[in-house]
Amino acid sequence: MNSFQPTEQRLAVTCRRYPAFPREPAVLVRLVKHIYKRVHDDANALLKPWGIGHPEYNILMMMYGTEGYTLNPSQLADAAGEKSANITRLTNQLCDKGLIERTASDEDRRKVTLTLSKAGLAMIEAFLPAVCALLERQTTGLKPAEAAQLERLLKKFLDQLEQD
Amino acid sequence: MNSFQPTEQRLAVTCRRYPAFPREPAVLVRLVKHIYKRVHDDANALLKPWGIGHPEYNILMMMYGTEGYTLNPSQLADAAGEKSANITRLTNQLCDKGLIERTASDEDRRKVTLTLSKAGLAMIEAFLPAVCALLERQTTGLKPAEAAQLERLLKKFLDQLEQD
DNA sequence: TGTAGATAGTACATATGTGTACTAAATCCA
DNA sequence: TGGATTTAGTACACATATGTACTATCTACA
Repeated sequence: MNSFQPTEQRLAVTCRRYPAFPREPAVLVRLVKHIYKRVHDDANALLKPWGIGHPEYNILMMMYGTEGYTLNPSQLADAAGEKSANITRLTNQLCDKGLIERTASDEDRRKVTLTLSKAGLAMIEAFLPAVCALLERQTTGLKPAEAAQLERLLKKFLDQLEQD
Repeated sequence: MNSFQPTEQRLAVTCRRYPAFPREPAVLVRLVKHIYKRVHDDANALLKPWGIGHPEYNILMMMYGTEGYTLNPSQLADAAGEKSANITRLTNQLCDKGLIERTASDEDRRKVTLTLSKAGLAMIEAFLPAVCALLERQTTGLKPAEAAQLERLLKKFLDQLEQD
């Protein structure tokens, strides 16, 4: 018995009341929402001791995963899946905390360059062990083949969502 | 080429820099986030003409999927996957719009009873055709067997997240 | 050149989400 | 009984997310 039961139960009733209602897509969408919230909460709890939240973590990790630890706000928005208005605020916070640095670009003066600072890198390396442990733990229920299959299906799902 | 590329690319670099970083769980978590955001945005856009947002829609649909169109705030929090503090605000909005009604419960006077109003039911039946069309469209990329498999794997994933 | 349009980033208002602390009522049990 | 504990709901402060409008700069091309 899991937390999805009450939701699934109500989708079933909805289908009875409104037969054209497509159960499968609705279930998938709801499951994704439940999983996302749970993952988000877990990450927030784990990161609390470092004084950052999940969105800030995402930004830091996208910079860590970039050659030269440097990218600009719009690339960051794409990579982290945040809207650009959001990036301004989040990167401001990270600047205030001294974890990244913001400089104006020379070649194109509209652009801004964001770079992971020494302190940012140090923090990442400090929390990564705990993050890795959490990620492992979250997927121990899935066999490797299942995880790969899930990845494949989620990508297919996302591709479809991005048609048109 | 899809919107996930920039993210996946950076996870690959992360694995190179920090070999203990578990790629598969990280990819799954990020995919879920991307999909959730996209679904959320689509729903908001579709619902705009009715003057409600995705979270309000979720609440209305959970009530629609309940026998008697009635439940109380904590059941609603479970079903809709919102924290209870949130339910208060959302149901207030829906009350203000006349879509649901709030009454005190008799048997247990701590409880509150929320019921879908006639206007709420009418609105649901007005937007359901468009919602069904959207849901169908979002999953046309998946064959029925794939969708079922995806459902199964997502449930397994969620179950694991809820261990401990 | 120089002017129209596109692009990068941000500021600000507003919407949405969450933690904490509180009130009132029910339940437990000595 | 009656006091301690639990539960339901909410209020409020704060955190996070987004739409819109704006500035500055770059690009295209007449």
